[in-house]
Amino acid sequence: MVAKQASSDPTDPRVTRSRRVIIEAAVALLVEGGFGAATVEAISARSGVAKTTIYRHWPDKDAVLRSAVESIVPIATAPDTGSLRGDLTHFAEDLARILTTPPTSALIPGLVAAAEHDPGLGRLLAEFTAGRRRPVHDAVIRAVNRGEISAGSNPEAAAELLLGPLFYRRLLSRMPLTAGMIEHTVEAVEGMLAAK
Amino acid sequence: MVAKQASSDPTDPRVTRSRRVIIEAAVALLVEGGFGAATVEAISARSGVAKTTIYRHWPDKDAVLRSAVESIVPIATAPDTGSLRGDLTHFAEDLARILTTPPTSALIPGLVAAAEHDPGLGRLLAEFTAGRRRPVHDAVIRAVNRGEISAGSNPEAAAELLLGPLFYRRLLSRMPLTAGMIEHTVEAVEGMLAAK
DNA sequence: ACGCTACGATACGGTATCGTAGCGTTAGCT
DNA sequence: AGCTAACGCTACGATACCGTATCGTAGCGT
Repeated sequence: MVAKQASSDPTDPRVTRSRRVIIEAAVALLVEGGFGAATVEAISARSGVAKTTIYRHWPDKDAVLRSAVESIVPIATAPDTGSLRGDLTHFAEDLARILTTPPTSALIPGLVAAAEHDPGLGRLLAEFTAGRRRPVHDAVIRAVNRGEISAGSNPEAAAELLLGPLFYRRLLSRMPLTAGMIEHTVEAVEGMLAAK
Repeated sequence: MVAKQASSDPTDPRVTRSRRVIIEAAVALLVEGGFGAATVEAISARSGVAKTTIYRHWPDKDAVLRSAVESIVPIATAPDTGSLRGDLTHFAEDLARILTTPPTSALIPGLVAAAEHDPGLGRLLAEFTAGRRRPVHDAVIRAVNRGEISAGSNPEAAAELLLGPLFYRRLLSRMPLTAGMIEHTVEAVEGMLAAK
């Protein structure tokens, strides 16, 4: 029930502009200094929008940050390359790029920690990770249907085996995500699926 | 050069007791509420030690938190079970237990995020992860020496393939670390090593 | 028993941040 | 052109911390 009112038309360009620059500033601050640096006053200073106006559009600081995080959740691309290896390599490279390119790259560690105590951010993280696993899942199903691998394959295990090491490098060991490392990981996943 | 002074004997039981209860309180707060909840005043209230005394033993808050984190870094156990599968399973189960048991379990997400902007904690995290990879590395070397797998095996890749999915479950997908999942992962690592 | 040292309690000064109020100004809409 | 809603500015009140100073007390070792 979208009640359309005569005078409060929700397309006032001032409103859309304010929201946009506020979120842009919040994302930039999150990227540069993490959740600790993204204060309302810093967002105000950076965006040029008065603090008062920020509170006119969001009830509190956390709501602003949730909007900022939502605004940059990347969508997984999922082309059917025709082969299992091609599909897996594509997803791995896609994820590697996301994990090493701002803004997502810089936001992941803070998001993982914040999700621990904030249910709203926890849901966002869950959506993000599920969205990353599904294409791998689908690629395995396609490979089964093509007869490339046996029907007993475990798509979920394949997704974990492929994505886990990539996240591990970004979050834990902090080593670079090289093309060779991606290739090795893809081969290992293929091997696991073929062994079934 | 341990200069032993006559009067300032470093074994005053009051000192050791204060340091102990302060760190215990800091760890408890970190576990329950993350880095944001571990304030000096909260540590003081929880431990019953005056804030003044905390600053008598550490120069600032971050130093206290670093000590707290250091105090609970678990040491990897590394028995030689005689077979590659046995070794890998042992490490995976060991890590799974650490990732699901406080205090380490609750601290990992915050540590990952804090390490991003704090070099000191970054070093601690690097030590922790390196300490986790090394036993896997060694197990692969032993298997090569036994002739169980070929000499061309890549120990680093094996470690990432084994540890990555476990951390992935704890930090990203938040699914339980089951025995079956561990078994699948170990088998996949074995398969990767055997394929070489 | 006595001196030294650690400790506790309290009170600060300083800073940062959140969220709100009041009021004048600007810009979109009709 | 004029009305209205959005905005900017400034100033707050309220907390929450950090880190320090002061001074009296209590426990440890000799």
